[in-house]
Amino acid sequence: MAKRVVVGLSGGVDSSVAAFLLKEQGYDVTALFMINWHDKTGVIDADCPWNEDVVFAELVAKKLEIPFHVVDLSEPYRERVIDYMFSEYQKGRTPNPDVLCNREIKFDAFLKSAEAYNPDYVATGHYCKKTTDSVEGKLVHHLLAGDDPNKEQSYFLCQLSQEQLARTLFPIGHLHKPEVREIARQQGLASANKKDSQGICFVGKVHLPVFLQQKLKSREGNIFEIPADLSQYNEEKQDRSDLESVCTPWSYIKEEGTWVGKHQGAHFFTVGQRKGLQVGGKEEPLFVISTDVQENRVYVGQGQSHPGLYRRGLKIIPEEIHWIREDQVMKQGESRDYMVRIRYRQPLQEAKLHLTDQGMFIIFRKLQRGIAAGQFAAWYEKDELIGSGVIHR
RNA sequence: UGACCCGUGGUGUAAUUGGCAACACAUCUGAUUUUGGUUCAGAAGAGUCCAGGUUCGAGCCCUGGCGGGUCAA
Repeated sequence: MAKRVVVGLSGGVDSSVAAFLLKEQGYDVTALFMINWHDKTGVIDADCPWNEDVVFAELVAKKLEIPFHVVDLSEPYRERVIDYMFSEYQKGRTPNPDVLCNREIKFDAFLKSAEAYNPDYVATGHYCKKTTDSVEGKLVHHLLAGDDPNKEQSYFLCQLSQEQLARTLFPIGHLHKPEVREIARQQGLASANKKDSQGICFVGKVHLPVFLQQKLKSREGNIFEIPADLSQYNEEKQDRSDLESVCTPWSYIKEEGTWVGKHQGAHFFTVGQRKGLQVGGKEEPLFVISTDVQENRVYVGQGQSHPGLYRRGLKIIPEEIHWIREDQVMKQGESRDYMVRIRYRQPLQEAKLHLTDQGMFIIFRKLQRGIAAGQFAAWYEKDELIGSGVIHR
């Protein structure tokens, strides 16, 4: 009997082609569309709500002659993704809602909803690959980068577990986007020419400040410009052997800078950010180099090469260290070389990971720009995602 | 009070010997991007503090105000 698969059909090309390919491969395919968000506040294309996506998804399902169902997951989405997002911003951190969306919704709430159809697997249209082999009689699932370097999405799945991977298929991971579009066209799928989705998944492209202001109050504060020749940048406190200090962000006091303007809330800014400061008249653009939500201050530096923008390392606290490859867990005191990225689409960076009782310390070979607490660092070996964690600082 | 300097788009500056104002930053829009952020492209925006004058023509010259600053006493 054919294996059963429930595919998360979003109405976009990727999941449409994923569904098609699964059917081609002989699976018994069921399409499940999830509703996650109905609110439009702050959304840029407010005229493009999920209703349109459902129509596309349903058309595709009809074309492929597969059963089509809809499930409303907006409740868990709000609780586990959106609320988390607000609370992180409130604390002055920079969350990554899409990583959470995958861990909590697509590969959890959705997966559980899919159980209703007794699937052997659940599939999505992510650009990544999975392989499985057995090590000492135990199955090990590998999460691999997708073959299309422009669309590769493994980073967003960096918080998945072996259990979640065990149930999952990624039918389009070996394809490049243009090939996916071509298949959709050949098969006459309605979503063939649909524009790629952008912005927070399910919510869409938003004016973040407006979106955040739904829940987060604005609070006027001051912006200080820190000179690039500040002494702390030169001091050899960058003692490479002291992991804690190498992995501590630069911090400032207002006396070290000069007042350059006002902002509407330090928690609306993130390190590395240029736009939205509304301070002009400078030779070079100003970038946020630090925010202090306690004192409600934003510190900025002038120019792309301002030293305050760069750091050598970051820290992840013990309870936030996540291994996809559970068999690769490091021992305390161990150090290991991995390739690491700290944001989607960032080329992998050479780094050394050190595990101590204080947590995971990641020291990069090259200085990294805009390391933001709340974002995820993900470490790879070749094209396999090995583990990840929330950047603590 | 005396002498000197300055007053240009939101901000900081530029404009050969007088010929209808340039650049950067900020802003907005678009592109890229399933997070934030970054990057890229384009657009909008001042008629040059005010009032007179010289000139074919003044941001640039002259006179008088107003405003800001510096040095004297």
